Amino acid sequence: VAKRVGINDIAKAAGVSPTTVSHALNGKGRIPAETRARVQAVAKRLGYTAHAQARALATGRSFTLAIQIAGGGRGAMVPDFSYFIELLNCASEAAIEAGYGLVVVPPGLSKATVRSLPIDGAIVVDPTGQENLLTRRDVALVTTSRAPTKGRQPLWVDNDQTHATRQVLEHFASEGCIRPALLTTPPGQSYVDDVVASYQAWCIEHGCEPLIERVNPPATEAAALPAALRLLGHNPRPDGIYATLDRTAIGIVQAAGKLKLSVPEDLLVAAVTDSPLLAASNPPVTALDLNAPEIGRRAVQLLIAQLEHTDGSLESITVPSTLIVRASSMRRPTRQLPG
Amino acid sequence: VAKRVGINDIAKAAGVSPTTVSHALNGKGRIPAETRARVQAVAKRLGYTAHAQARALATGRSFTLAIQIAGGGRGAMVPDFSYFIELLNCASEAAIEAGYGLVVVPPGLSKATVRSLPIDGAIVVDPTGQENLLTRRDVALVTTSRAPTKGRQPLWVDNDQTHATRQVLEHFASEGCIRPALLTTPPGQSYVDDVVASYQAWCIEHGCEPLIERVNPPATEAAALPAALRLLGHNPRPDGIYATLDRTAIGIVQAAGKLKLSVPEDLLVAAVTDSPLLAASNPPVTALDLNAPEIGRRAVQLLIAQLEHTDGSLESITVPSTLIVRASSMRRPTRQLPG
DNA sequence: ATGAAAGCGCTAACAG
DNA sequence: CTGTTAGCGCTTTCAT
Repeated sequence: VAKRVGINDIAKAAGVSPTTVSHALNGKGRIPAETRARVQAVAKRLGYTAHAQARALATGRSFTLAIQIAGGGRGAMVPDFSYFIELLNCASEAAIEAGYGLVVVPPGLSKATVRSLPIDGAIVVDPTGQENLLTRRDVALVTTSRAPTKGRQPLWVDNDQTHATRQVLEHFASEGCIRPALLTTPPGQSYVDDVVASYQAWCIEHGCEPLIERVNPPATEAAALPAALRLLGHNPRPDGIYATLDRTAIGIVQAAGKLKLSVPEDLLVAAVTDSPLLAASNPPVTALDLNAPEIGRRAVQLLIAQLEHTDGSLESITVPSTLIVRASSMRRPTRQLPG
Repeated sequence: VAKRVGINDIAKAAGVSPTTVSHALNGKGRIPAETRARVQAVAKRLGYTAHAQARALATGRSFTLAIQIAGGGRGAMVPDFSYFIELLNCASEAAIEAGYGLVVVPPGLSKATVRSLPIDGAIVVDPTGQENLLTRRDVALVTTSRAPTKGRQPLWVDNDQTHATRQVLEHFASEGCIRPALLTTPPGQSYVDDVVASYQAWCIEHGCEPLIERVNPPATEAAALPAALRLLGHNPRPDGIYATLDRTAIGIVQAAGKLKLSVPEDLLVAAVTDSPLLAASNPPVTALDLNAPEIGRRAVQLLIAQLEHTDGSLESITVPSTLIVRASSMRRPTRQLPG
């Protein structure tokens, strides 16, 4: 194995001291641009890469970020799995670009274990507020969707579910829907609460009766079916249903089928997290694309900003979501796009 | 912030030297059991945790493992997403228990980036053989499902798809199926190749004509539909189809519905990766549970064994899979389990 | 503007 | 069996 090229090697090659090399490479100190450029050139030529753990020891930082993902498989903690994979991959990419490693930590770690993690910061995806990781006060924190506040609210990266819900309801209305209903999971996660509140506000504004059913986790298609049937058995019957999970939306479509109701003619359907399942459904279901890649990237950037940008006051970030209109909510004939 | 308790603090408290503490805690050297116990007790009492990056610098190891997950969202690289989340969470848990961190690295990293990762080992999930991570010869490697060999074959953790395929086909046969067909994705990933080979061998043994259709990624329900229709249009018509992905199996069920064929009366259906989708389908689809948690754990253990267990010759691991028989492949009336 | 020197917290030779 | 001594590769005062 070829010996690692270190800061001393490049110091020798450039005819300066290790200190100067360190300064030149990290933009510290006051070094003439010329010297800096030369040192950097030599470093590149020699294929220098900083020895991460040496730097970590010297600086007291680990250049490692943690990301915690809620329950694996059981339950419906993560709205859609492809959502999470995209988020994870993009977060990891952003971290690596910035010179950090992103470690996955399993859910449900003890306080002691959590305390011993050598990390500079952590991302908690869709927190319930129970996560021990959120109790660490010595690391930077970011949540995606907001943590039920308990003590200081960590910075978050989230979608504007309030706006998005309104957007869906207005889309429904424009397609002739006058009695929209809502199918959600139990409250506690911020996005659920946001959708419910926004839905209720819209109903009050438009003088219609709010109609909400809850389905308990695991929120599968099958579990959603009875709740959807209850909604559809209501009098007057709702003519549109918005679901807070992709799989429950499929349950609605199935329920409509059972009752010989046509989607979208008799019932509009939309869901909050876009997924392959919704796109492939029959009919394809209108959905909100939450932009998982952007959420992952932003969460990492916000974390690193807290770590490095000590001065500026940082703010939580709202990532735009996109409403993807599909056949399940289009009463007019579909216009086919060429290609 | 309370100052970290270090090895020197506990040395002082226990009235020994730092070296003795180090040895006592790491099981090195020959230290009387009594001393060792006392030191460990003091360490626990003081809530000592080794400073990871200091140890890393001193030992030259990073105590960090990488895991690479193929494409996020697009394509069908990962057979099922919940499969991957479970694998990831369990791998991460196993790593943390053993004192390692598990970092996620995005797919498609350049050779240079891959080289600069400060890791002791790496897991590549369902490799295609293109992964630059597999070219690092200075770290331990494990793949889940086997890497298309290109140079040395890394150790792997895999299911026995050959056996499992046979198990499915025999189950089909026991339910009266005499013309089983196969619906797969393109070759290249080892599990696909294994299933195809095993299927062909079975057909030859049982004197039936192999009937295989391929569906190109992204292997969605919709993409599988035409392939399934082609299979069902074959003469004589197959009376059972085994699919190598959960979503393509759903495509088969849809195709059967379109042709007014009943599942399971006219057609048995099974799939290779169990998922919520299959369990919730109508009818529920028989599937192979690959035991993702075990695969994740074993992969980490095998990696760490390579790192620490320099002596013993290590072997790749086959994780048992479980056939979960559901309505889609049961001709006899279902016996309901109580509860 | 640059470099010498002192660690960061731990482990590993090597002496006692 | 235990303790002293030297670093691991980098950053960072602090002189020059």
